Amino acid sequence: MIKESNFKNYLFQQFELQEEHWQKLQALVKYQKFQKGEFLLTAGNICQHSFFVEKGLLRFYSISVNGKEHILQFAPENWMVSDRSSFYFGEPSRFYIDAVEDTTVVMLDERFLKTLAEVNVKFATNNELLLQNHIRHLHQRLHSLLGENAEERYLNFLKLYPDVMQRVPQWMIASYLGITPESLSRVRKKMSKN
Amino acid sequence: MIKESNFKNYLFQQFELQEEHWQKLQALVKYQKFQKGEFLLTAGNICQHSFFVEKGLLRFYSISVNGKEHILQFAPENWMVSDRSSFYFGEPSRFYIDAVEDTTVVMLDERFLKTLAEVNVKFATNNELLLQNHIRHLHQRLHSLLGENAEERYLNFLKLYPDVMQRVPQWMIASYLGITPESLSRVRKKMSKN
DNA sequence: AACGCTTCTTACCATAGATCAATGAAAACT
DNA sequence: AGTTTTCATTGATCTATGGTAAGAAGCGTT
Repeated sequence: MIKESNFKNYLFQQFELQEEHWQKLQALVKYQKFQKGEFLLTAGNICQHSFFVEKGLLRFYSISVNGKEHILQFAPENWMVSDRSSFYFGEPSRFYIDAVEDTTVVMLDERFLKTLAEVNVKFATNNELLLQNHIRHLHQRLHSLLGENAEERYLNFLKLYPDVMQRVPQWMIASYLGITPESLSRVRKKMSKN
Repeated sequence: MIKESNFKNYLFQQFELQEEHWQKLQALVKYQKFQKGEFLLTAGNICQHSFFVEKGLLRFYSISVNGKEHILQFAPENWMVSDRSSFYFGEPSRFYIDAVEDTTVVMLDERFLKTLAEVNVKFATNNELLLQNHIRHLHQRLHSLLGENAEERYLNFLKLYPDVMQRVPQWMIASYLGITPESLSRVRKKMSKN
């Protein structure tokens, strides 16, 4: 059993959760380990959880008709990831989530979130904050894809995920940037010359 | 004074608003006309409203360092548009909103939304629905930009905004797709041959 | 009708990034 | 340790899209 967890800290800090309420909630919290490469969600299925990353690294991606993967989001420690639409609307997902490293996640299901909302007033408002943040982030990403070249997008990536670079193969970063691994290699080479 | 409005219908249908409550709210609703080309929001300013389009057409876009515009969203009749992040977090926007046609909008400020939330329970939950929808839409857009070529993205556009094609210059559509007007012209030519 | 302005198209050439193929290095597996 | 698989790099070539420039068509204004 885990005594202290990133997740608990997260709840206490973000939502000012009280110790007594944590006791209630704890029973609903399920920790689960995924090995590198294991899937947490695959296209066609309904996403039943939000995943909070205790330790490790997840990726959220789609696969297009030609079979290529496109990473929309990385989730290292203390990040949350989920196919919100599938979860919220109960519709089959078009996305995949899998573990880039061996990863421990907190599985948050509807029941947990409902209880959290009952117990903790701040959660409801903070939930909106999370959604708003998500939208802001997606807007930036769109702007980046529409208006920047590969090198600029790569620099953006490094700013947003300072440590992820060290932890994932380069081809995943290329997939996040929307270019091929070869192109990313060339971009990096060119950059290192200056 | 406007007797019937798209906005009223929208509230009644989406939120099952009652006539009595509408009376209360009406005082807080400000209709405003913008001429073609007029700005509703410019970068650097804080977005104070959500804009509901009664009649006309708005665009939501950013401008990148090289001076090029990138349209993130169109908003024809019955659509809502706003820089949510700027509005919600009270921070300066990086985006622009202007009128593509002469447009009548309903200006929704914080006070209105607060009152609506008090009067109408369903609004709070439906507000989350709107946010979730927005995120779903942005995810699709990202997938499209990461995984599809210009022609495929153009077809997506036509599906999403069936009538906008007729109403805006082609260069705006190109800007939405992330290509140049010349390229869009060529894509269309190629498509018309088949 | 004539003018200017914006939009769209087309031709020609340029370029960023893709594709294909080969190699070596590193990691994972037995 | 040796074998296999994955990953990163690099060169050669290709392709989709960009850039430039010119002309044609449309539209609003006078």
